[in-house]
Amino acid sequence: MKIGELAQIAKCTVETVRYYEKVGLLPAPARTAANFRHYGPDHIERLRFIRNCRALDMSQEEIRSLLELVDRPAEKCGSINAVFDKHITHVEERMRELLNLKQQMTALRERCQAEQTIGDCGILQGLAAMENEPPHERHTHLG
Amino acid sequence: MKIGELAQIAKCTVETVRYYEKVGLLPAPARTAANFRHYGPDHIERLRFIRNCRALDMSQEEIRSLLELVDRPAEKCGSINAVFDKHITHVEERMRELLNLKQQMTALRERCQAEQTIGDCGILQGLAAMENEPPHERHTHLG
DNA sequence: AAAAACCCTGAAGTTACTCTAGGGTCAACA
DNA sequence: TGTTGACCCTAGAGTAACTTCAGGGTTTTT
Repeated sequence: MKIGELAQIAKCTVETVRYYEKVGLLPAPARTAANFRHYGPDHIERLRFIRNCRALDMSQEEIRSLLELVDRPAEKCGSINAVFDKHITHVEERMRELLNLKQQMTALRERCQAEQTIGDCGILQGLAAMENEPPHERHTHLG
Repeated sequence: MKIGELAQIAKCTVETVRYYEKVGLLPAPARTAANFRHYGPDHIERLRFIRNCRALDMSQEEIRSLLELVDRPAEKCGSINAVFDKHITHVEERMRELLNLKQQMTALRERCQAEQTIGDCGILQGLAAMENEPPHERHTHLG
């Protein structure tokens, strides 16, 4: 099959498929005489796997680790669990961060109920009064 | 004061300060004879405001909107509330997404309790079996 | 006077793609 | 047989919000 069909099956764009090839997540396929990429069932499986990992917000790094392991099916799967568990804690951490932000913002929001002038707006005053904090260094790739 | 001192007060790096100047969030300050940036109290206030907004994960776009409003203090503050409320919904949306991911991953995780071989790992089988979904188009800038 | 600590610019690197420009190929229809 | 439209190709630039680097000047400390 050609790249357009593959992309349709994996529900992504052809640009994304070519991108995965460029960064080495998807092996380069054979080419037709006209230099068109020609894919088989293995490519479908691999691309679907990648897209599913991305749907879970895994990073390229994480996916690369998993793919390396997929290619060695005889070994013990503890390392798979490790990658997976780490990613789950990434997600949990980010959820905690966002909850914290939401609480701060809700508190700020309560400082401006009435229609005041911008100079008197409780939100802006609150934003100006907050203590600066050093940027929270992220150990997760989740934004 | 020079850029290093300003950065220290706002708890960010000098590179970040220069970056904000380049993208127009922070006005360009006067220069000394030796071409060093020279900042006053207004710059401190503005930079602290920007960093506080960033600490709440606001985008440059959002901050730019707020700063424009700050510069017109006589107007009504409804537009401030609008920017703020929209950002709160961004955060709430992203929290819902992450909760959804976490549930999917927890379900997958339960499929591999024992130490099996990679070929038999329930997580990998689950990842391969998931249906591909079109990329979730994001209306939030939160990763 | 020399070394350490600070400042400057401009450009490239980061993630995971997306988009553009400027072409080549192929199937169908007139 | 010609041409239209849908598909394919590469290389390179653009996105957000910075960070890092190369290569150089200034100020402060020893």
